[in-house]
Amino acid sequence: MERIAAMNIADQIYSATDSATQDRAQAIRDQLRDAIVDRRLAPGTKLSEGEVGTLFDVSRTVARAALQMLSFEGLVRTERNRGAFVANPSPEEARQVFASRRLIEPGIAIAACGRVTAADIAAFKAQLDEEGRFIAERGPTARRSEIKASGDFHLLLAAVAGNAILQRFMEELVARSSLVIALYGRSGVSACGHSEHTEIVGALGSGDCGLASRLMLHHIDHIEADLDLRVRAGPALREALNF
Amino acid sequence: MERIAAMNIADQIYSATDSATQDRAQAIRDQLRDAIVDRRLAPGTKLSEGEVGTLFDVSRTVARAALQMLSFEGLVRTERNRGAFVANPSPEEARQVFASRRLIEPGIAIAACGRVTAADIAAFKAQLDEEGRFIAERGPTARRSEIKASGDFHLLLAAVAGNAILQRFMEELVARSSLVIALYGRSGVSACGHSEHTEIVGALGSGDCGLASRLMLHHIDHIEADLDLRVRAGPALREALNF
DNA sequence: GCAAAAAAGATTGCATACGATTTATGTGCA
DNA sequence: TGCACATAAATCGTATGCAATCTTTTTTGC
Repeated sequence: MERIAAMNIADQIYSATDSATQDRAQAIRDQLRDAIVDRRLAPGTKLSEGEVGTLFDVSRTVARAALQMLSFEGLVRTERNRGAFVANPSPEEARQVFASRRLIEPGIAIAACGRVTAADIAAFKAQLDEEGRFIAERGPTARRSEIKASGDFHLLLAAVAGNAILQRFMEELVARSSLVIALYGRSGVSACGHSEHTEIVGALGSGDCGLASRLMLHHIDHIEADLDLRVRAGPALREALNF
Repeated sequence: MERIAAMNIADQIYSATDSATQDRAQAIRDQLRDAIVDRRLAPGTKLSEGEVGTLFDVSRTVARAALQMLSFEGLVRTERNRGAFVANPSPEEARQVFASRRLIEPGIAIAACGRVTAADIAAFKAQLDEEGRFIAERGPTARRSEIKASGDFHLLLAAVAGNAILQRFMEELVARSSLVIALYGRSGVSACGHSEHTEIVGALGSGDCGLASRLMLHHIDHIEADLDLRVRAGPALREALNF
């Protein structure tokens, strides 16, 4: 039941972006992006055109278009004559992702606060329930769903803010954040993040836009503080070996 | 001589983005984008794959990739089985473009202010000279160059800010702004904009980051204030007829 | 046994071909 | 004349083929 509610939220989020869903490439991109954000595809994984094509039962032409889209979003890195790989963001890139979010999301919180409706608040509540359920559960599947739900909160906020351009920027930033957390995350951000999401919704509900904005800024700082962005031998080696 | 200096600036701006310039599609995209930003291609102009292909002497495959890139940037709108058209932003889209810039650019000004070097200041000065020269000149060619130079100022600032992600967002926003101004611009923003650019560089040079940020915000407001975003019969009709 | 060169294999870049869909044109009928 | 319908042209969506490039394996020389 609430699963259906969550689906509706997701639909609502995507409907603004994929309104004129042009072709199959878009669908493949969405599936691949979900897989990357859910960490079913690890950073550095090779995504060959042929493999993707046969997997989705389309020609290389279509697969290539999907990979090109992901490349624009920064989720895959393509090298000429070598192919596409799930992005392996450097610590510097990670810092830039979060610097961008620190700049944009407080403003999005204010915009959303100024436009939020009772129905939106209800959607946020459903979203928070969804998050809470996955935190309670155990196992890798619940973990993935939790990561996705956590990102969806930020996307829902961007949707409520009502600016399609910023919404698309946020989709990119949230997706890339997921990669960054996968690579550099130290602990489970989950419990801490969920309570902060709840506080933000509270501020939205009471119409305190300044508070919502400040809470968002702190929330992002907390997520970034959980990262270990020191250059490690592991990832550097893996990147050097093109793994 | 200063023309060469300007080229270097442009190279500097693009080098961060097109570092791994993968193929010819990128080059075609750049040329088309320049043409759109320069208003040599009017909003609504049809860009058929075949035409673009023969024009640049490549196959439809490559032309299509270039158009897809422009579609992601919001510079062209593609309709399934109908083709690609230079984007025709609605007043609502125009508002969103400038709302995004109001949110992002003051922060970029602060970031740039914190990292600006003497060499950067010199580059800004060269950029301002470039702008000034085109304002002084007359004729449509100078006009186009002036529009481009005005946008390049904002892109240079984004480059100095040192965040590749925000830089790319700004490239998109500046390009779309050019379309918006082409459609809804009332007067020549030029003289006013140039003096404001000069003030911003002054603030950067004296290290007053707060001032630079405020000046940027006012600058964006001034540009937007020059727009006439009321729904007009003209554009609405043209859009309805898919022209 | 090891290093370097050469060949084989795999994968991408790009062009072209064909079916599907849309748009333009022409014809018959009221 | 005006409208409906059928036909033709143009354009897009997608698959496939070939050359170029990169990677891996094998071979060869020392």
